[in-house]
Amino acid sequence: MNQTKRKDAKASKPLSRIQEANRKAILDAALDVFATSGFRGATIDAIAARTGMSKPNLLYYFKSKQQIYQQVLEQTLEDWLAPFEAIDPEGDPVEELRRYITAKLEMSSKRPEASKLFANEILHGAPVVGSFLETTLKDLVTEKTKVIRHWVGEGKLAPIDPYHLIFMIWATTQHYADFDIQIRAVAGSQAGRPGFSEQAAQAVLTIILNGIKPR
Amino acid sequence: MNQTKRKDAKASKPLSRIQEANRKAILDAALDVFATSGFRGATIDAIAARTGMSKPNLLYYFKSKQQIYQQVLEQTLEDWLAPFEAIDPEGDPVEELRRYITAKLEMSSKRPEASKLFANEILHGAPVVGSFLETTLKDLVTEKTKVIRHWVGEGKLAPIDPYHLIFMIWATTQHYADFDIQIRAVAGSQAGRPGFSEQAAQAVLTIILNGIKPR
DNA sequence: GTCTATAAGAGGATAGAC
DNA sequence: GTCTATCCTCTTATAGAC
Repeated sequence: MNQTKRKDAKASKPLSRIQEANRKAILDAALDVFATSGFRGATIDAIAARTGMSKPNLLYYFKSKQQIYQQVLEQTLEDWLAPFEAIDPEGDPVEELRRYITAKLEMSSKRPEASKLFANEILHGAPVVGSFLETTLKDLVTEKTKVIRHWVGEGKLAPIDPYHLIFMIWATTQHYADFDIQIRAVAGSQAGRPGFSEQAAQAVLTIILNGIKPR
Repeated sequence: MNQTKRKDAKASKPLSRIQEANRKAILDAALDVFATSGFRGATIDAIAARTGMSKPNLLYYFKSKQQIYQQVLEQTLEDWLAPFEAIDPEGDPVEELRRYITAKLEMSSKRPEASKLFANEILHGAPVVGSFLETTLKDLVTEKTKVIRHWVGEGKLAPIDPYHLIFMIWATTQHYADFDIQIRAVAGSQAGRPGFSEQAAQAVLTIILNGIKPR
């Protein structure tokens, strides 16, 4: 992840504690605003208001709206991929995938804004993360497809295409964050109940894991 | 779908053939632009340019950007739900679901803009279709959950929650349209090949249908 | 560091000629 | 019906006082 000039340049810019706190507050607020409004829909005013700062003061910390957006995205991507990277080729296939799906569902439930931010970026043509997708992510996915293919070869999984399995997991898990409005509208009372997330996890795991068990 | 004043008011506004053609051209162009740029990101200029019209001329046909957006969405929703409504309670469960999933994947492949437009609308809080989701769609989904539950009761499907099965189908099928950029970036050469859509359909059907078969 | 004021520009919408 | 010109609002970004 390209983080050319953040807190590294200690020599030229020793950021104070308040400065770091302010930057973080801005990025947190920006995540929410960008997630629900998209890049164009978001305004610096809205982000500033959410942090209690004035608009020019916010631009004292980040030189442009674009820059805030990029940094929020970068920050988010790292967390986002961690559980995917953690899939262990040596582990039990079904158990590894169960762990991965569970982790992603938990992220969708606890930080839906992160998922929405990412969805927005891709939906609009991935102007910022496009090259990241074509390099880092592509390599990572290629690696994991090999792992899955190996599992299939050993007879530990049904013969499914690794790419589509991965896409399916991404789709289902992120859907609960990205389309939460629709889910709440449609499932109504059900979606409000406390155990709903767990119920979702149960259902997704049941279907996918049953679907890929060798028979 | 609320279509209070479209081509119904024949008495006050008998639209000519060219008028209808122009309106349609505008709505087609608008679908593309709104889908890739979102409501805020889209400009009347961009839509006008795509139709070869001038901005004011476009506003002769529709009185505001908002109005164009609403009509594009309404128009899209009808097509979007047709295959869902068509799920037949009397049919064979697995066969009905196979037909539905296949139809949705085909729509994602042939008209990804429609899916993206809808995704955008939901992602941003469903400002226009919110009430539609809470009424018409909710009722429709409730009806279909009963059908699925009935199938489960008869032992024709594994005991899965109907809501989550429906969400899963929506998620996976629409993912191929909404995230096509990511899919192409990650799957690279694979995604370019002619049989890719069919391969995707095969994989999705295999996993979901295996996942819900009674055992 | 944080504010008020304002420049600069994009984009939605209208007026009015043709 | 379609165009050119224009108005006006919203938003990004900067200048400069405190």
